[in-house]
Amino acid sequence: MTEHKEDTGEKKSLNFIEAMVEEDLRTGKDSGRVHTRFPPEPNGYLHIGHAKAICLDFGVAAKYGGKCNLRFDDTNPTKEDVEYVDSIKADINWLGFDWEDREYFASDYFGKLYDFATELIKKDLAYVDDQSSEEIASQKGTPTEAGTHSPFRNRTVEENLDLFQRMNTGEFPEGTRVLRAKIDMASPNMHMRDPVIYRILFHPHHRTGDTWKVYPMYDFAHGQSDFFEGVTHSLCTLEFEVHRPLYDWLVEHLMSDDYRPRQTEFNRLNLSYTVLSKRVLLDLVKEGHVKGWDDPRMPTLTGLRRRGYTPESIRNFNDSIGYTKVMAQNDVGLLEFAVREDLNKKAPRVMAVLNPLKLIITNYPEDRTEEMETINNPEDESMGSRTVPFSREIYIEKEDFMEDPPRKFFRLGPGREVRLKSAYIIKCEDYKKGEDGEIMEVYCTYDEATRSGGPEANRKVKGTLHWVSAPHAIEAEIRLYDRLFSDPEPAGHKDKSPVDFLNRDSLKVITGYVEPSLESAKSLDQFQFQRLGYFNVDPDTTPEKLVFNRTVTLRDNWSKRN
RNA sequence: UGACCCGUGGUGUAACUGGCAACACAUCUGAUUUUGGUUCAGAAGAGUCCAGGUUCGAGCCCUGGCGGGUCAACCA
Repeated sequence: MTEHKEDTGEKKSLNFIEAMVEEDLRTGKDSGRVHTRFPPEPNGYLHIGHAKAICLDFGVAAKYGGKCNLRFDDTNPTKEDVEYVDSIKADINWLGFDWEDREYFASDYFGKLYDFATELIKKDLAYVDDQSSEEIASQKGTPTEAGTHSPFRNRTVEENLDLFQRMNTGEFPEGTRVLRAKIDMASPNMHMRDPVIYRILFHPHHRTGDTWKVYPMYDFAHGQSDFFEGVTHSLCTLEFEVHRPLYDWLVEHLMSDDYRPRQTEFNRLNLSYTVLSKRVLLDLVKEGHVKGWDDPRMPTLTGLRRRGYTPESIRNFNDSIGYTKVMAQNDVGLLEFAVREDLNKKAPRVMAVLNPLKLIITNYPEDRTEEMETINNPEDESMGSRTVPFSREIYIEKEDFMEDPPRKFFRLGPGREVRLKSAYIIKCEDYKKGEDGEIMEVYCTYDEATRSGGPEANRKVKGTLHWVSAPHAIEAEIRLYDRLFSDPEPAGHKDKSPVDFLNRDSLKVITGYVEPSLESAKSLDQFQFQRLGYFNVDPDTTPEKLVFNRTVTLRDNWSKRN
């Protein structure tokens, strides 16, 4: 029962949430309905950690023929803004999920929630407390010591009703009164010690304006919202585990029928070399360590998109790390693997030289240009082919030539032969050195018979180099990104801030040469620069200047060994 | 010195009602390759936190430890 057959015929085991859903389905819970929700607070940008939740919420619904709502958890007007609801929607769509017409806001339920709070008061299960937050906190006790009762705990129902109503008219200043659920100040669960469920806030709400002066707390809004929407499986991260008794308590005391939404917690995403705390991310932006929320080094979805990550790669990544209750440390390497795997199938191959070294083919006519046919993607024949111009003077990578190469260097060196991708085999005859010892130019001869498709095209040489014709090349700005942090766990140090572990070399901007076919490349188009990595066109690109971002390098067994 | 959750190769996951610990990434070979990419073949790597118990048999069940995490916001 906890295994099923995929379309491929391969067995894939279920995660504990899927197993639970299948069990619910089997026992006929909620008449076989599966309904989830993704409940972001519109107070910031979505990041890869949210993507994990999105994939689960929408994924489980889709897998079992259910529905997933998008619900903005907007119960704190001081932190929220429409700007964020728009970006959140765009990011979810980009990831490939659709909530159809089920777009909800917790603020849609303010009226109902207020009525429920009134009900609670009438049942003598809630009271208005006139104390400050400090006083309330001091009475809360500690995890090992019971709390003490508020002096206002035994107000009459009438007085509570009157006060709560007046709290909402703006009669009392912020912070002077709250509504608390009357549960158990001695509960071992701190969340059950008469939790605050309503507070006074004068800040206008991004949707309800200043209709309300009291706003429900998360705990008072979430379970009820789930209930109103018919959510069956309310999936959230592990730190809400201790909230579950309160979630259940509220639902139990307020709802009349049999249906109950059920909260289940799974592990949050932790990624090595990255930070997913909203606060730290905000600091990175504010302190200028990155250029904005969409900086390609950011783990935000907007940043990852700009970096060249595909929605498929992010979904596959999430699929591969799974959902459990274990505090996990995921390796960014797995995310990088996921993009490479996806882009390998999709990205057209092109040639670009990032660190140019001029190479002159001395026996090639000066006035000659040939159009060399080359395949766009060896992984996908349907992507066809194109031509690249070849001429006497080309650029190769500086790293592809060595004056005194080591034994297993399959590239160019004095007297060595190498193939130029889609062109000729050339032989290095000479080279010019600058005063500082740097190689300035390399001189080669070519063998006409070895032209791709020619009579000796199949002659084997040790290496194949990418290149770009010097007179035809287009200059482009290339932004080489690396991990933002140099420490595997930047947020894991007690006395140090993640900022202390910023990788100084997380961005290197260089000017490179790309093949002329790239002239028409559009913003966010993705390519494989052969032998270098995957790159995409940055939105900063203008008709005058192409800008590329390096998404990720290719897997590289050579430099790893050296 | 509380409540709750968790503990399987380097990392992440798997192992149906107990039955030879599997997969992916990473690592290392070798083959193929006009990308030192891809692909293919293979290797190494844990005996499941510890100690007891139940059982013919325990990663799965029980007990007790140990270790990690969460919780004391008028945040979500």
